[in-house]
Amino acid sequence: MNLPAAHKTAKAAPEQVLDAAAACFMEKGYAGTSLDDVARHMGATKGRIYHYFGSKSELLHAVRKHAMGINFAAIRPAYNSDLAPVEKFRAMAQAHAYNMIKEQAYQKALFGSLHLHITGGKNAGNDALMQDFITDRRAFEDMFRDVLQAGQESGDFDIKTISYALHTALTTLNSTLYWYTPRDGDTDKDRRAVAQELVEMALRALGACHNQNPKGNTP
Amino acid sequence: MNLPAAHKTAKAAPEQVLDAAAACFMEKGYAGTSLDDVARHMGATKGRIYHYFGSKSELLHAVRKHAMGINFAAIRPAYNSDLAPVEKFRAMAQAHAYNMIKEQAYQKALFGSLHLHITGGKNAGNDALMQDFITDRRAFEDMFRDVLQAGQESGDFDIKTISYALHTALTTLNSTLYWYTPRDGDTDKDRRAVAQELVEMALRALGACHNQNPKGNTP
Amino acid sequence: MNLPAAHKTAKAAPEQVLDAAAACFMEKGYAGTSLDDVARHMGATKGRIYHYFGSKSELLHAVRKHAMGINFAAIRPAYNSDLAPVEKFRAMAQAHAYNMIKEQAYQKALFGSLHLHITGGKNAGNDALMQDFITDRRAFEDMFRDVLQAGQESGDFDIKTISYALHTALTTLNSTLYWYTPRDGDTDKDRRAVAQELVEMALRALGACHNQNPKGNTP
Amino acid sequence: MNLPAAHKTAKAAPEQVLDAAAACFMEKGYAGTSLDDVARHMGATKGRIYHYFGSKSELLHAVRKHAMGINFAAIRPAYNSDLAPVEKFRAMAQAHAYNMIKEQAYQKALFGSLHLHITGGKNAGNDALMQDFITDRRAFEDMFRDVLQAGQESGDFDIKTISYALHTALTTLNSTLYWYTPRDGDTDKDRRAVAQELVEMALRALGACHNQNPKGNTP
DNA sequence: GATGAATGAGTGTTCATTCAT
DNA sequence: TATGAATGAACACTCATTCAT
Repeated sequence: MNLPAAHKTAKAAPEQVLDAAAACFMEKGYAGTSLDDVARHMGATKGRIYHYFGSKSELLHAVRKHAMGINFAAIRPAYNSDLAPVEKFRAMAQAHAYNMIKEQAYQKALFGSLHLHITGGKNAGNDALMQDFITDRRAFEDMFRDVLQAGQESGDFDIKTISYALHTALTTLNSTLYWYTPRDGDTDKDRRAVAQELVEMALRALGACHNQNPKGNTP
Repeated sequence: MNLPAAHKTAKAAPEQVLDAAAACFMEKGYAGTSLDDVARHMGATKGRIYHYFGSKSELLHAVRKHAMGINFAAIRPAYNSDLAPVEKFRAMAQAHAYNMIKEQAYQKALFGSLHLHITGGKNAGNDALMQDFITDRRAFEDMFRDVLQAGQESGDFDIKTISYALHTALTTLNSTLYWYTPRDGDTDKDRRAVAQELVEMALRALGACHNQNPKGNTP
Repeated sequence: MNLPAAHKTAKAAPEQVLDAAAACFMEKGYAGTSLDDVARHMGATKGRIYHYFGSKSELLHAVRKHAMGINFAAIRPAYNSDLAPVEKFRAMAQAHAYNMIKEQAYQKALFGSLHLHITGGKNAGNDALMQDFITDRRAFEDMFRDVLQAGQESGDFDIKTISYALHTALTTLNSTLYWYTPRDGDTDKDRRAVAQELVEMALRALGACHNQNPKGNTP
Repeated sequence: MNLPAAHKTAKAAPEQVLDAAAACFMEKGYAGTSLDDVARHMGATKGRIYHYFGSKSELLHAVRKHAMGINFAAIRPAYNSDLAPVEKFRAMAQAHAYNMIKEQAYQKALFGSLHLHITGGKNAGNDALMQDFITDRRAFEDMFRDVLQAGQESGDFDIKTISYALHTALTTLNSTLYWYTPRDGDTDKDRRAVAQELVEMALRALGACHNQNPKGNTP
C-alpha cells in the first residue's frame, strides 16, 4: 500500500516468527523450547508470537507446514516432468537431498516433531493439526511412491517390497540431517556433490544398477 | 528366610527404572517426559528413581548406555568373526537391523537424544555424560567403518566417500525406527525378513552388486 | 488516561513483594520460608514474585539492600553533622537504636541472613550478591568506627581494642531485635526512651563516663 | 587391640550425633540442614540419627539442651560463690564470655534456633520442647538477673531498667558469636583476653565505674 | 545397632497462556 | 501492533520419615 519499503525487513513479521521458531525447535526440540526462547531469538517478547499464532502447538504446525511447502516445491518440477522413472527419481531425489542440506533449520524442526509423532507421543501438538500434517507427509511420500511403482512395473527398479524401498530411499536422502554439519566454506557446488553421492547410493539400493547416467544429472 | 521368591520381580529395581524411562523417552522424548511420567509408568513415585539415579540427565545417560550395550552386543560376534568383508558386513547389518526392530523402546530413546545432540541442543543432559556417549557412538560406528574400509580396499565394495556410505548404510538399517510399527501378530521370522530386505538394499547401495548370496544368509 | 488513581495501591508491586518477604524471612528465617509462604502473605501466587525477582536468593538480597538503605538513611544526618565525637556517636546511636525498634521486620530479616553468613553457611544466597552485602555492611560499620576512632584520639572515649568496642556498641544497640516485642500500646516516645537507655549504656561501655548530657539529646 | 577400647572413640555414639548436628546447624541453620547433612558429617547414614533421636526437632532440642548444660556449668561455680555482686558478675561474665568463644558450634546452633523463636517462627521445633527450652533459658538469665538486682540494691551498679541492662550485658558477652572467628594460632590466653575486654565493657555499661579490679579477675 | 529402600509432601523454578493497555 | 503483568499448573529435585532386614 505504501511505497515498496520491502527491503527494510526482508521478511514479513509472521515469517520472522516462523524462522525463529524453526531455529529453536531445531536446536532444542519442541518440548525443550520455551516461547521465551523463540521471542528472545527474535529480540522481541512473547506478545508478538501470540499475536500471530494462537498457541505453541499452532506455531509448531505452522513451522511444519512451511517446511512441507518448501519440500513440495523442491520436488514438484521434477515430479511433473515427463522423464522416465529412473531419471525422474534421480531428479526428485537430487532436489530433495539438496533441499535437506540447504534448509536444515526447518527440516530438523520438522523431523524432530516427526519423531514424536511416530513414536506415539501425544506431546507434539493437538490432534487435528497433527492429522493435517500426517496427510501432507503422506502426500509427499506418495509422489516418490508413484515413481517407484512406475519404475518397478517398467522393470527399471528391482524392488521387493515397495514401502521398504521407499523408506530406505527417503531415509538415505534425509540422512544428512544427522551427520552433515554445514561449514562456512561450503559452496553450493559442494552441497550438490554430497546430494549426488546419496542419490547414487539410493538408486543402487533400488536396484537401478543399469544406471545410464552415473556421473550427474545433466547428461 | 523366605522361599525362593526369585521370580517375584524378574528384573532388579534399577533396571525397572531404566525400562520405564526408555519407554517414556521413546514416547514423548526426553524433554517431554516428566519424572512423574516415568514413576507412574512403574507404578511408583519419583523417590524410587532418585534413589538410583541422581538426576534426570543421569537417567537419560543410563538409558543411552544400556541401549549402546545392547547394540554392541548384537554386532560383536559377527565383527569378531573372520568372515570376508561383504559377508561380515551382511552379518553385522542383519544383527543390527533386527536389533533395531526388537529393542525399539531403547533405540528410539537413544535416537531421540541423539537428535538433540546432533542439532547442537544443550538440553540433552550434562556435558561430561554427553561426551562419554559420543565416544561410545563413535566406537560403534567405527566397527562398521572398519568393515567398509576393508571391503573398499579389497574391491568388494564400490564406495566413493566412505563416511557418506557408512551413514547411508547405518541410516538404512536404523530406518525401521521411523516407519515400522510392531504388531501383535509379528513373529520373529517376520522381523528377520524385514531386516534382511534392508540389509540387501544397504549392500546394493555399497556397490556390492556381485552379491554371492542374494537370497539370505542361509543358502 | 484515567483519573489519578494513585491512592489505589499505596505501594508499588515490587515493594509489596519485598515487604511480604521481609515479614516471612523475619518470622521463619530464609531457609524456613518458602516462596509460597511469601506469595500467600501477599495474597498472590509465586508468579508475581518471579516476575520481579529472578530467584529466592535475589529476593533475599533485595530485602537486605532495602534494610541497609533504611539503616544508612537513619544515621547519615548525624554522621554528616559536625558534632563532637561523643555527641555524634550519641546521635547516630540513638537514630540507629530507634530504627531497629521501628523497622523490626526488615532488620530481623537482615540479621537472620547475617547470622548464616557469619557462620560460614553457604545457604544464604549466591556469592556475588553476598559479597555486595558484606561490602555494604562494612561501610555501615565504618561510619561508627570513624566516630569511635576520632573519640579515642581526642580522649573522649576510653577504648582498648577498637573493633571489640565497635561490636559491643552495635550489638547493644541492635539487641532489641532479640528481646523487645512491640506492643499495641507502644508510643513513639516509649520507643525513643528504650533506645535512649541503650545508648547511655553503650556510651558508658565506651568509657565516655564524663557524659555531659546524661538526660537525653535535647537539653 | 582389645584393651579397654574406651579411648577408641572418645565420645559415645549419641554425643557424636549431637556434635555433628551442632556443627551443621551452626553452619547452615536448622531449616537449612538436612539429616543427610548431619549423617554425612559423621560418616554414617540417617539410620544412626533416628536410632537415637525420634525426629529432627528432637535432635535440635537435644542440641539446645546440651548447649544450655554447658552454659549452666560454666557460670554455676561463680554463681554459687559468695562473692560480692560486682565481683560475682565479673566472674560469671568472664566464664560465660569465654564459654561463648570456646563452644562456638553449640552456641551458634543455640542462637540460630533462639532467633527463630524470638521472631515468632513456628519452624523451630515442636511446642512442648520449645517451652522447655524457654524455661531453661529463662532460668539462665535469672542467674544473671539475681546478681544485677543484688548489685542494684547494694548500690554497686547504676542500672535504670533492670531487664534492659540484663539484655545489654548478655548481648555484649555473646557478641563474639557474631564477629569472632577462631584462628588456628589462637591460644586459650588470647580467648580469655578477648572475654575480659568484653566483661569490662559490660561492667562499665552497668555503671560499675568504681571498679576495684580493672585489670582482671585474679588480683 | 545400623542400613538401604521407598515414599509423599513440599521447594524453587519454568512456562504456556490470558489480559489490560 | 505489541508489551508487561500476572497466573497456575507442572517440573526437577529435596527431605523427613518409615520400614524390613
